[in-house]
Amino acid sequence: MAKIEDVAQKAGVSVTTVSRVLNNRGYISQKTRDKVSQAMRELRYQPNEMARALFRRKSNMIGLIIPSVAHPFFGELAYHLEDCAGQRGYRLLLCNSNRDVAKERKYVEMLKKNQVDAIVMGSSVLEIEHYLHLDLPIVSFDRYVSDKIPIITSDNVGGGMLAARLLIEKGCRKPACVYRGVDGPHHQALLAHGRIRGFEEAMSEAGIEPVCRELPSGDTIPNGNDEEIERFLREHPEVDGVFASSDLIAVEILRACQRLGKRVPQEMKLIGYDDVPLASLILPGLTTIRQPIREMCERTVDMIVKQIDGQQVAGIHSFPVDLVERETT
Amino acid sequence: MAKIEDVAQKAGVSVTTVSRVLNNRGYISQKTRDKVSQAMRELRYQPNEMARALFRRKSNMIGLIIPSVAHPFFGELAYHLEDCAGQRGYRLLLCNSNRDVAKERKYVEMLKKNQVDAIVMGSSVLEIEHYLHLDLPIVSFDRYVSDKIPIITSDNVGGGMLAARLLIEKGCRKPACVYRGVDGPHHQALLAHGRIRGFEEAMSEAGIEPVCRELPSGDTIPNGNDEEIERFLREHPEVDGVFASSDLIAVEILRACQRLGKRVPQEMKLIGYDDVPLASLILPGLTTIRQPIREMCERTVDMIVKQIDGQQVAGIHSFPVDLVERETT
DNA sequence: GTCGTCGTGTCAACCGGTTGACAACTTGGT
DNA sequence: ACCAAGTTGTCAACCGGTTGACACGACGAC
Repeated sequence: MAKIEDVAQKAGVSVTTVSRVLNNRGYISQKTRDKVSQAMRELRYQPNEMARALFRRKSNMIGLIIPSVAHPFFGELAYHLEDCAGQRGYRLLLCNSNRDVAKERKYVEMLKKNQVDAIVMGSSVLEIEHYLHLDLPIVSFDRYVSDKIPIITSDNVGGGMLAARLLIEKGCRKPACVYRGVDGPHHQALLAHGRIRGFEEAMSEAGIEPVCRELPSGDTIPNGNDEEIERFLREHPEVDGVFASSDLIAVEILRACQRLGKRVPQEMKLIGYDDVPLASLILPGLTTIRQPIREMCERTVDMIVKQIDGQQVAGIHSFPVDLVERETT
Repeated sequence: MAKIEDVAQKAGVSVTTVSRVLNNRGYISQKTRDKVSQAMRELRYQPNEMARALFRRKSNMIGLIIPSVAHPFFGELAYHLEDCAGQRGYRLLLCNSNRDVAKERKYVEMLKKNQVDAIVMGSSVLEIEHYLHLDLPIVSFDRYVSDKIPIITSDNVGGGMLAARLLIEKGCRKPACVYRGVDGPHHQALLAHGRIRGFEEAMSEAGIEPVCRELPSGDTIPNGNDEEIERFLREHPEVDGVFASSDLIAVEILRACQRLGKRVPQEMKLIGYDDVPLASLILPGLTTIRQPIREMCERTVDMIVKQIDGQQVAGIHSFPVDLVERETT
């Protein structure tokens, strides 16, 4: 690879001059500028960004830690985040934690060593202390970590309520909710659990007590909860509406219904969460609660840039959710 | 951030000694080693990998260019690639090209500037010349680029044949195939097109001429070809079996059938490609051709490591595919 | 003629590490 | 007493680029 010295030599100027052209500083005549550009083109010179980053103490890289990009929700998240970050000149270092505490810790360390400018935590099962003395801008997705760390989330409670009200409105007498358990030290900090709380709250306001079932934790895709779900439906044959904490779970429930001969939406109404592409691809189309992922990603990058600029941006950034009604309700 | 000098000072040794501990070279007594480790722990010292990378001229980063991680197939690809690469000490820089030639070119340049040690091309719509003088190990996914560049692919032709034979075996009289068009200068190099060729070949061997339909290119998810597909099915009411070049398209066809009241698999048999999680999540479960993604990713990383070690590894690495029969055939 | 702004070069220090050469001192073995 | 291996330090160069200080010549304006 050509280096700046080669360019200087080829253009017949000094290294400093080339650097000045590269960084647009100081006085440079158009003629020299052209000579240098020409030399760069001929040598196919690309400045070594690592060297520049070293000097500037800024890598323009953001670490993204999520359970798995193979999960449709996180895949979409990663896509938009990469896009938004790219527009601001940042690249994305991808990390799949599988919600494994040890892997997550290793990733955090690795990202630090690799001098990323910030970390986006979409997984976060670590103890708070691991982040505090990290001295790196962090944005947390959907989880409380500490007062210093901004959180991007959606109105989970509101989403749960929307779901509850829709089920009631559609005439459900015996609603249920099904969600995936999470292990790790701080599962209660997971804001996504607000979906369930909102659901239960709205139900209780209406004087209804829903049946709730927690599925074993785990993040394989497909989840493989078929038996567990079928058992649940058999144990509660009176249930005529289910709010699932994610579309993936909702789809599993849908299939269980179809296997058990329960007609959806006539005998069973179903609402998911996330509005993953899958939701609109199946038949019947899945009614679900949509999170504005794109906007959330934009804000995430915004928060990061602000933090890098030294601004304090702690707090919860909650985004409104939409009810997307399709054919399962 | 603490630097090596701070560690040296705290441990009461020289910078060289710390470096020696860090890199396990030269003679070091256990006592000094402990002192240094202790100092590192106390200062939470993490060596600056950028600085090391600069010196070693090796970043341990791999660039991954794919159309979109939000696409379930590429999401899975990215997941496994990150995992396999991570095991060998490499990190992944994520790039979503949207199959846009300009974006792809920019990404390639960016990756080069950022000193990645290799590029995995899962998109590749660029002219060959863009890669040739790149002087970087490259592995291409499912596409021919040049004789120098190894290709990881699956037995697309064989997969197409498997699909054709299954349709015939199941009694289809009027089979069709539907695939997405690709634009860009080298669409013929896309090995995935072999699926269609294999399908047509096996059909023609059986004396059958299938109806084939190319959908407009584009990679949004969901694809939004509903109308186009419905039109196709209306125009060809005699078609009783379809081989789709991807599961996503297959699912769209499935929905179109359900809307049109065509019973699957009784009146219409359907085979997809990729065995994306989606395929097993819907009902009826989608019959499809599975590519061994995990193994392909392992091999990809293997090829990269070998190339970095200076070995020549050109050639086509084709992996066998499986027929996964579910309920649409 | 003098002054100010351009335009460019030289030089050195710096980012945070790595490495080789070499010096010097300690141990232990013979 | 001597030599070899073990241990640590000093020093300088290097990775590839950036930047500030400073010098010097050209050119135009006044």
